[in-house]
Amino acid sequence: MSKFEQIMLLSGYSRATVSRVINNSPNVNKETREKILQIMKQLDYAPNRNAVALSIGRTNQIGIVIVSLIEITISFLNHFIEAALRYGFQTIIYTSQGDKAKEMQAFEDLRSKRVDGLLIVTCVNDPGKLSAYGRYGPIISWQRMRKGQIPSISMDQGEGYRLGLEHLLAKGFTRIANIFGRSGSLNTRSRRLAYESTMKQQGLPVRADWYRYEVYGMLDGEEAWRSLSAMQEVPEAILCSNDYVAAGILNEARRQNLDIPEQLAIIGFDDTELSASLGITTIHNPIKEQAWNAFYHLWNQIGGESLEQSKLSFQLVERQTT
Amino acid sequence: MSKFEQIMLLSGYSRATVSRVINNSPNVNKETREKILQIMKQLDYAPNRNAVALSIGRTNQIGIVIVSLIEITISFLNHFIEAALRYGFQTIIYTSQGDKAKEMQAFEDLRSKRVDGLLIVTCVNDPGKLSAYGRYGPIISWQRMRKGQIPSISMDQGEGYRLGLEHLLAKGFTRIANIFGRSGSLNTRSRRLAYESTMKQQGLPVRADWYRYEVYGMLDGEEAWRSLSAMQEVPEAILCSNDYVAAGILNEARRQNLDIPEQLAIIGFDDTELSASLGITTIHNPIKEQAWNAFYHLWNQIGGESLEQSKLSFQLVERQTT
DNA sequence: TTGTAGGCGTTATCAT
DNA sequence: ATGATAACGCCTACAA
Repeated sequence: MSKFEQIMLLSGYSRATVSRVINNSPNVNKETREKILQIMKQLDYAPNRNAVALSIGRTNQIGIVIVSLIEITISFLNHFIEAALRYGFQTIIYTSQGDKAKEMQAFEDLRSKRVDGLLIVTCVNDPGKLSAYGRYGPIISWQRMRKGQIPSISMDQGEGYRLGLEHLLAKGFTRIANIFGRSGSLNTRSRRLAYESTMKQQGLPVRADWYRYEVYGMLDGEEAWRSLSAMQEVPEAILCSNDYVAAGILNEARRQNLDIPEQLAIIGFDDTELSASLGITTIHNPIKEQAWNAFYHLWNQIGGESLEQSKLSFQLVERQTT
Repeated sequence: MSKFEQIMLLSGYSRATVSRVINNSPNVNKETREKILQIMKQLDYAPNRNAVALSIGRTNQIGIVIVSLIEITISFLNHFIEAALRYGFQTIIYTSQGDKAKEMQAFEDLRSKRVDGLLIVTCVNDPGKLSAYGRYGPIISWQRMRKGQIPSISMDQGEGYRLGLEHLLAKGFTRIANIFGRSGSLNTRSRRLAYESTMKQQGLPVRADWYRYEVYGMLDGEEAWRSLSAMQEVPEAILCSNDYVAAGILNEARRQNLDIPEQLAIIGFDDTELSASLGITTIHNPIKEQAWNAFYHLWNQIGGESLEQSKLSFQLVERQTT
C-alpha cells in the first residue's frame, strides 16, 4: 500500500482531501489539514513525481541539447538553468559529443514527454529534420538557425561587430585584422559582411589577407598574432571572435613588447569576466538576457502565460586596449 | 483515448500483447508483431515515459549537485554524463548558486523519485544532514567528504602533490613555493601536509611565507607570481593547485623575461589540455576514470549489477617547465 | 468542506 | 502465444 493510502486510512479522510492538503488547496478545514500534515510527517511522506507527472501530463523538465559542455557556453547555461529553476523547472543535459543519433535522444524524449520543452545550444542534426519535433513541444535555439526552421533567440552578431569597427575607425585605426571563429557559420558571415561593407563605404581597403578562421581560445589567439605579426605588413588593430582570443593576442603582443593600444589596438567580444580583469575593450553580449528570453519563450508555450522578452542589443565597452 | 488503447483496438490484440511488442518480448508471433508495429508507426506512437517510470518505479535519471558550472568541473561532468548515457541514464543538473535551500531540491527529488541517484560535485549543505537522504537512493560524491558520511570517489591529492615535489627535489630545486586553492579544504590540507612532511624529512626549510591561498584561475596565478616575485627572497620553483594557475604564473614569469625552468620551475595539476599545449609539467589526475567510477558506484546500487571500478593513481607528466 | 469515481499510460502476474 | 485484471500513485471533475 502506498503511503498516500496509508495517510487516507490513518486520517480517515478521502483520497481527495489528502490530495488537497498535499497541494495546499484552501478548501480544507484547518484542523483536518493539520491532522493530515501531522500524519504525512510521521510517515515521512513525499509525493511521487512520476505519478504526478503522469496525472497532470507534465514533467516540469526541460532538455538542453548541446554537443558538449565547453567554456564559452557555461555562462549561458548557468543563467538558463537558474531561470528555469525560478519557474519550477529542472534541466536535463543532453550532450551528443557530435553524434547525431545521441542527439536525437533529446528529441525523442520530447516526444515521450520526458521533457516539456527543448533548448538547443549547439546541434549537429539537420535543423529541417529537427523542426518536425516542434509538434511534440516547444523548441528554442540559441545557435542561429537558417530562417524558417526552429525559432532562435540569437542575435545578429554583425551588429555588435560593427560597433567595434566604428570605434576603431573613430580612433583613427584603419589597418584592421579580423579573427573569426567557425568559418562557415552565420555569425562569421555577418561579421565579415559588417567589416567589408563598412570599409568599402568609408573608401578603405578590405584586408582579406588579415582574416584568420577557426580561432576559438586563448592559445589560438596567441598563434594568430604570431602569424599576423610575421607578415610584411602588420595590422594596427584587431577585431576578435571572443574575449579568450583577445586575451591570447594581448598576451602575445605584450611578450613582443608592443605598446597597447598605440601599436596594436584589440577588441574582444562578449564582455566576459576575463576581458574585464585584463582591461580589454570588448562588445557586451547580453548573454544572461538571452538565456532568460530563451526560457520565457518555452515557458510561454508550456504554461500558456505570456512573459515579455526583453529587447536586446550589443554595446561597446571601452577599456585599455583601444 | 490514449494511443496505446488505439493500438489495441486497431490491431484487435490485448494490452499485454501490445506491451510485449513495445518491449521487444520474444513471446510474440512474428506476424502479430509486424501488424502491431505497423499500426504503431502509423499512429506515430511513442511510449509515455512518465507512465513507464510510475509503473517500473524508476526514472533512469541521475541528478548532479553542483554549486555552479565552472571550468574546472566541465571535463568531469562531460565524462560522467557520457558514462550515464551509455547505461541509459539521463542527467539533471542542480545548480545551487551556493544557496542551501536550492541545493536541497536535489535531495528532495531523490526522495520524490524524480531521480534514481545523486552525484555531488560540490555542495554547500552540511554532509551530515545530506547523508540522511541515503535511504532514498544512492549518493556518491566527487568532492572529498569527512569520513563516515557520504561515500566519495575522490582521491587524496596529497599523493599526487608529493610526486611533483619529489620531482622538483630530484632536479635540485629546494626553494619551493606552494599555491593552494580553497584554504580550508581537505585537498589543501593534504597538499600542505605532503609538502611540510617531505621537506622536514629531507631536513629542508618549510617556507610558509611562500604559501598562497584562494588561487583558482589564470589571472589569480599571474597575481600570485607578481606577489611572490616582489619578495626579498624569491622562490625558484612553484607547485600549483591546477593547470590554469600554472599557466598564469608561466605567463607572468615570461613577461618578466625569466628563463624557464632555470630561473623558475613550474608544476601544474590535473594534466588538462591547457598544460599540454603550453608544455607545463603537471600531475596527471585521472578525471575520466573518476567520473566513470562515480557512475559505476551509483549503477551498482540502482541496477544491482556489480561493475568493477578501476584503481586510480596520479602520475607525473614531465614537460618543459621543470 | 468533504467524498465518489474515473482517468493518466504503462508493466506485471496470472491464467488460458 | 495471448488475454484479463490488477497495480503503479496521484489529480480532478462532479456530487453531496
